[in-house]
Amino acid sequence: MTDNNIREFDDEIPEKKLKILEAAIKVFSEKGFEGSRTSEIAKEANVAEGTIFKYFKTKKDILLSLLLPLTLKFIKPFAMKSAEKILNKGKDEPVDEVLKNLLLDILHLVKKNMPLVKTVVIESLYHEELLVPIKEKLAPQVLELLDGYVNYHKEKGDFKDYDTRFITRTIMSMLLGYVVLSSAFPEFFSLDEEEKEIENIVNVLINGIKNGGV
Amino acid sequence: MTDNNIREFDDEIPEKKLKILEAAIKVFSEKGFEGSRTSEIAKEANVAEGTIFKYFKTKKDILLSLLLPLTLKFIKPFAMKSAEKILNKGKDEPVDEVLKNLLLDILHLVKKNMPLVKTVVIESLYHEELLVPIKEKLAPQVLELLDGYVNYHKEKGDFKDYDTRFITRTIMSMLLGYVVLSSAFPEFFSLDEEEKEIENIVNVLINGIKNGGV
Amino acid sequence: MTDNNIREFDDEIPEKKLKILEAAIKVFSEKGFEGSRTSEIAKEANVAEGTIFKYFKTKKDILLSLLLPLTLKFIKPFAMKSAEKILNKGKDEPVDEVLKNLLLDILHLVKKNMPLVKTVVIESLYHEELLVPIKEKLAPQVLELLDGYVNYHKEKGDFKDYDTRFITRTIMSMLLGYVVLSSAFPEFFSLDEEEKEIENIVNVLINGIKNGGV
Amino acid sequence: MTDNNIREFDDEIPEKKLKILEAAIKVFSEKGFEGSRTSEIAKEANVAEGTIFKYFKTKKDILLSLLLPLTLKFIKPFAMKSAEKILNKGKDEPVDEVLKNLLLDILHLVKKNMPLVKTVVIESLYHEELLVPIKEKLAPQVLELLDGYVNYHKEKGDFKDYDTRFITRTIMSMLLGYVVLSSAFPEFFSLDEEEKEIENIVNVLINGIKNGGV
DNA sequence: GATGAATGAGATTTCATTCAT
DNA sequence: GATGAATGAAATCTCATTCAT
Repeated sequence: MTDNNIREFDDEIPEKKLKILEAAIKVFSEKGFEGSRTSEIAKEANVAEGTIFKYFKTKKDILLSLLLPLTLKFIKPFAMKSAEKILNKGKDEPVDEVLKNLLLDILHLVKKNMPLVKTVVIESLYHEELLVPIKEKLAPQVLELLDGYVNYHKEKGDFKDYDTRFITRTIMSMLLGYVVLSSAFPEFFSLDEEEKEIENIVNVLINGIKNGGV
Repeated sequence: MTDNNIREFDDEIPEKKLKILEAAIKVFSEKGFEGSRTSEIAKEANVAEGTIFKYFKTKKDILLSLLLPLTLKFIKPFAMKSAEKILNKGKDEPVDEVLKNLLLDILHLVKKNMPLVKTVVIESLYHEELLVPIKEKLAPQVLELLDGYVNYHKEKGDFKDYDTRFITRTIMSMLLGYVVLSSAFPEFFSLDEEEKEIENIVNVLINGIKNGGV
Repeated sequence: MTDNNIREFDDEIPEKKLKILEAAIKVFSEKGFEGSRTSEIAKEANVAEGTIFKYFKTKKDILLSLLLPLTLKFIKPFAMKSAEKILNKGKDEPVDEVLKNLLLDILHLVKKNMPLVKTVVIESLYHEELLVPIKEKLAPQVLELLDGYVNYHKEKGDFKDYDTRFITRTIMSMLLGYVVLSSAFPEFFSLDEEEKEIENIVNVLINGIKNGGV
Repeated sequence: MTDNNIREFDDEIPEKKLKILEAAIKVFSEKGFEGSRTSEIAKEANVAEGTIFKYFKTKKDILLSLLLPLTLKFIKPFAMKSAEKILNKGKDEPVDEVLKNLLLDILHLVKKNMPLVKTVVIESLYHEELLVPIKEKLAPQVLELLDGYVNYHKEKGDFKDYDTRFITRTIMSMLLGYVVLSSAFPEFFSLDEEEKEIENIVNVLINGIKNGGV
C-alpha cells in the first residue's frame, strides 16, 4: 500500500534520480535525515554513491527536493479528486457522508505516502528551509480548500457557529492525531478496520461523544 | 513557562548531570538527536565535553536517560494531581467540565515540557530502544488511567456506547493532533487563547460540530 | 596579444585536440594543474569530458603534452628569428642595441605565451616528468644559443671578463625576474611602457646603475 | 640551512599547531597546495588527521595562515637587521659593499625559508585571498624600505638618474630571477659559491657587463 | 571529579576516468 | 569519433569518545 511511487511524474525526471529519491524517502523515514547515510541511500537505490551527487548538490538538497513530490502527491489529487468528486458532486449528500469520504481520502493519501509525509513533517521541525515553503505554499492551498468546504456547510447551516478556522483546525488536528498515533502505535489499532475507525471518528467529530446528542 | 526543569528530582542526581540533561533536551529539541553535537550540549551545559561521558556512556545514553524525567514529569503529576484532583474530586461535576480540566491539565504539562516531549516522541519513531519502554511502561499507565476515567463515565451513561478504547484513542488523538499542529504552526493559533481553544475542542469532542446536536 | 594559439602546427593535429590543449593552457594557468578540473577544460574547449580522454590518456598527459607547443613556440622562432635576425644580421650593430632587441624579442614571445610559460615553469617545479625534458632538451638549446651570443661579444671585447655562463645566467635571471614580477604585480609597472622599461633594464645590464659609469 | 623553523614565535602558538604548519610548508612546497593531501601533512606532522582541523578550519586556511610566519620571518628581521645594520650603520661604506650586503642578507633569508617563500609566491598566483594581503601589507613595507635605500644613494649621487621605483624594481627583479633560477636549476649554479655569485651579480647591477664601464 | 586536546573511524563530497550508446 | 552518465577511489572534514593531566 505504501508503494511510495513518485513515478507518476516521470515526465522528464531521469530514472536514476527517481530511484535515488525513492531510496532517500525510504531511508530517511527509517533513520531520520541526519541519521541516514548517503552510502545507504546509494545502496538502496542501486546506484554508486557518486551518482547521488550528480543529481543533488548535497545531502540536504535531497531533503528539500522532497517538497516537489509531496506537493504533487497531495495538492494535485487532493485538489482534483477530493475537491471535485467529494465537494462538488456531493453537495447534496448528508454531511456525515461527505466528511467521512473527505477524511478517508486524505487518510488514504497520507497512508500511501507515509514515509514521505513522515519525513517532511518531522524534518520541517528542524529545518527552516523546509518549513518555510510548506508554510508559504503548501499549507495555504490546503487551508483554502478545507475552509471552502467548511464555509459551504456553515452557510447551509450544517455546522455550529464556530469560527471557520477553528473547525478547519479541529479537522486537521484529529486527522493528524490519528495518523501520528496509529503510526507510532499500530498495534494499538486494529489494522483492517481503518474504515470503521474513521467512520467512528467522523461520527465523534460531528455528533460528539456525549450521550443524548443526536 | 517552558522552564523545562527536571530539578524536581534532584534527589541524588549530581548538579552537573542535571545541567547536561537540561542542555541535551534543549539541543535535541532544536536539532534532533542525530543533528545534535555533544560539543554543543557541553557548551550549553557549561561543562567540558569530556564531562558528558563521565555521566553518560554514550550520546545515545543521554537520549535514553530522558525517559526517566519524562516519566517523572508525567506519570507522577498526572497520576496524582490529575487522577485525584480531577477524577475523584470531580465525579459530581458535569462531564464537560471534568474533561476540559483533564485535557487542560495534560496540555499544560505537555506545553511546559514541550522540548522533552517533542524529543522523546520524535526519536521514539527512530529508536526501538526508546519506543519499547514507552510502549511497555509509560503508555499502559496512561491508558489505564484514561480507560478508567472513560469507563466511569460510560457506566454513568454520560458517553455514547463506543468501545472504551476507541474513546480513549480519540481523546489522545485530539490532544496529540492539537499539540503537534500548534507546535509546528504556532502562528496558526492565537497564542493567548489556549484556554478558549481547548474549551472549544472539548465542546466538539463532547457535542460534535453538527448543528442540532445538544 | 596573448592569443595563446598553438595552431601554427595544425599539421596533422586534430582540431579537437588543439581546442583541448588551448583550453587546458587557459585553465591550468588560472587554477594551476592540480586545481584544474577536466570538466572545466572540457567546457572551455566546447567538448565532452570523455573526448579529452580520447586524445590524452590521463590529465597529467595533457600537462606533459604542453612541452611540445612550448618547444615549438620558443625554440623554432627563437632559433630562427632571434638567432638569425638578431645575432647574425646584427653583428655590426652596437652591443646595447643587439642585446635590447634580443631581450625584447624573448620577452614578447614570453608575454604572448604567458599562460603556457607560467604553467610549464611552475608545474615543472612539482613534476619531475616535466622538469627532466626541460633540463635535458629545452634548456641546453637556449643555453647554447645565449652562450654563443655571449661568447661572440666577449671575444669582440664587448663584455667584461666574467665567466660566459655567469653572464648567460645573469641575462636569464633578469629576464625571468622581470617576467615574474611584472606578471605577479602588473599594477607595479606601467603597462604601456614595456619597451622603455626593457630599454632601461638593458642599460642597467650593460652599464650598471652606478653613476660615473659610461 | 633550510631549517624552515617558525618556532621563533612560539609565544602562544601551541606546539601541535606549529608542527602542522611546518609540515604543511614542507608538503606544500614539494607538491603544491592543491597537490598536497591533509593526510600527508598529518603524517609529516606526526599528528592525527583530525587534529589539523582543530587548528585550521579548512585546508585552505592552512595556506592563508602561512602569511603570518612569512611576515614575521621577513618584515621583522628585514626591517630590523637589514635596515639598521646595513642601511644606517653602513652609510659611509662604499655603495657596492652596502648593496652586496643587503642582497646577501635578503637572499639568505629567502634561501633559509625557501619552502615557505616558494609556496606563498606560487600560490598567490592562484589564490586572490593570498595575493591581496601581500599586495596591501607585505609589499608596501618592502618597497618603502628599498625605496628609502635607493633614494639615499640617489641623493648622495651614487646612482644614475633613473626613476627610484625603476631601480627598486630592477633590484627586486634580479633577486627574484636569481632565486627562481637557482631554485629550479640548482645544478646550473655552483652551490658553494653563492657568496661569489652574489658579488658578481651586484657588480653587474652596479657597473654593468660592458667593458669600459668603471 | 573535571577537563579539553587529541584521536581516528566514518561521513559527505569530488573528480578523473570508463564505457555503452 | 564523440558523448556524457555513471562510477568509485580518494579527498576533506566531522564528531563521539578517550585519556593524560
